[in-house]
Amino acid sequence: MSQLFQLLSIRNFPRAILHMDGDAFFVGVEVAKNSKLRGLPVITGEERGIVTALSYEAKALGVVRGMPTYKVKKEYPTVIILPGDYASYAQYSKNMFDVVRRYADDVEEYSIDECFADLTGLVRPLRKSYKEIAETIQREIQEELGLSVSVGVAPTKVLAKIASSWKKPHGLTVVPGKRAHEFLIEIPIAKVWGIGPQTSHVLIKKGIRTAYDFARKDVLWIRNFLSKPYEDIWNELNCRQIYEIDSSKKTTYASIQKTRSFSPATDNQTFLLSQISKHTEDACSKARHYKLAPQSVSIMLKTKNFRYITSEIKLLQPTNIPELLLPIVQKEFFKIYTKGTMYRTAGITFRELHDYGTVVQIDLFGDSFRAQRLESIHAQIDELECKFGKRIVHLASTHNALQHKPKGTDTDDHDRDLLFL
DNA sequence: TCTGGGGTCCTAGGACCC
DNA sequence: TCTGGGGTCCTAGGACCC
Repeated sequence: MSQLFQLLSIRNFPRAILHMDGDAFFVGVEVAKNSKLRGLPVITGEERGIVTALSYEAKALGVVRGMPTYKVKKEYPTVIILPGDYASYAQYSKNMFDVVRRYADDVEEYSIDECFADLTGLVRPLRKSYKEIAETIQREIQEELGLSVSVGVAPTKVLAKIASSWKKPHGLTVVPGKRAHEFLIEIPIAKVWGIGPQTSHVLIKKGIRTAYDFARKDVLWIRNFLSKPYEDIWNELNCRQIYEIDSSKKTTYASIQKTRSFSPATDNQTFLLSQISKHTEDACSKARHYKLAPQSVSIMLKTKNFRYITSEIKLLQPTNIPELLLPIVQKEFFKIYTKGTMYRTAGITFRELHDYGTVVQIDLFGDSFRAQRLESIHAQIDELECKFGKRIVHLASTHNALQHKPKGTDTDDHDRDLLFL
């Protein structure tokens, strides 16, 4: 059996992977909702105070992602600033993926505006070429939802991803295996999915400027100089499929993280602890929502100079009750905190998340009665917050964090303290 | 762009144990 | 007390993604 099986499992027969990417997706949805916005410079992110998404027209004016909205208002008065409407984005996202599912069974929802789909073997049943299938999907999304997307089709996910970004907006790029190398000649190494600024910098110094240069290297060279993920990328660029389409619905998390930066940086203990406290509460609340409880909790401080200091705590029992976690978290805080060091970010990460149904909440000091009582209190608070919105109840230790002010720092006490909130 | 927040995965190296 | 070497487990941190 094994030879045939091996041949199949190597998957080196030609495959057709589609990658689809929404063009300025959030703004695209806003335009779809309100056609009067079409052709105008539009941004979203009013609620966050920074530009989250921007239309191509806004980009042409010089607006960039992450720019504070007050600056947009001042310098680009013609730009229309909208608050994010995440419920709509989620709905349009679903509708968009549903169009893809008309043609492909295996669809992986990679992010709110991106998906992969396996088109392999659909040419005959659909009586269309891969290009025509992609065109059909693109057209139906445009006509039915009013959304513009860019599409790439190639033998692997990495190639498809590069292909979809080749022409934007509303691009459609098909890269057959035979043409992969000539296509990659045009692609700067930093544009390859999975090769970020650090690695491209190293590669460029070694004379590897394009995706083609990288793909042509010997596998031993790759193993010698880089870690395992890069060998996978290298294979994918050479049309050997490593990354499978994962069409399973995401129902859980490997980690839950809450972090916040503040300006100016501070070494104020009380303030930092209250930040950590707030994040612990929020992370617990999210964990409860997904019926998860962490057995590992790590706290993080980032210094003014972008140095990370973290510390991880293993719990004897998983719990998502902040009152039980906080004493431990606070003790951990003092292990990494240094007076006089200025910090710009504080955060918390939950790991080893256990299914809540299988978790018995036990007080970490052995008082399981107290734990049960706290658990029921939180169930009630969660319900209230669900009805009336967030943050109606919080712990006293969190109070400081909600005042938006690193106390005791040399500021002139104005509201500029938390620029990023 | 002097750098937001929420994720995933990988690895070097220390601790500990024969 | 000092000396190997090898294995495993864990943690801190790095790199990347949207």
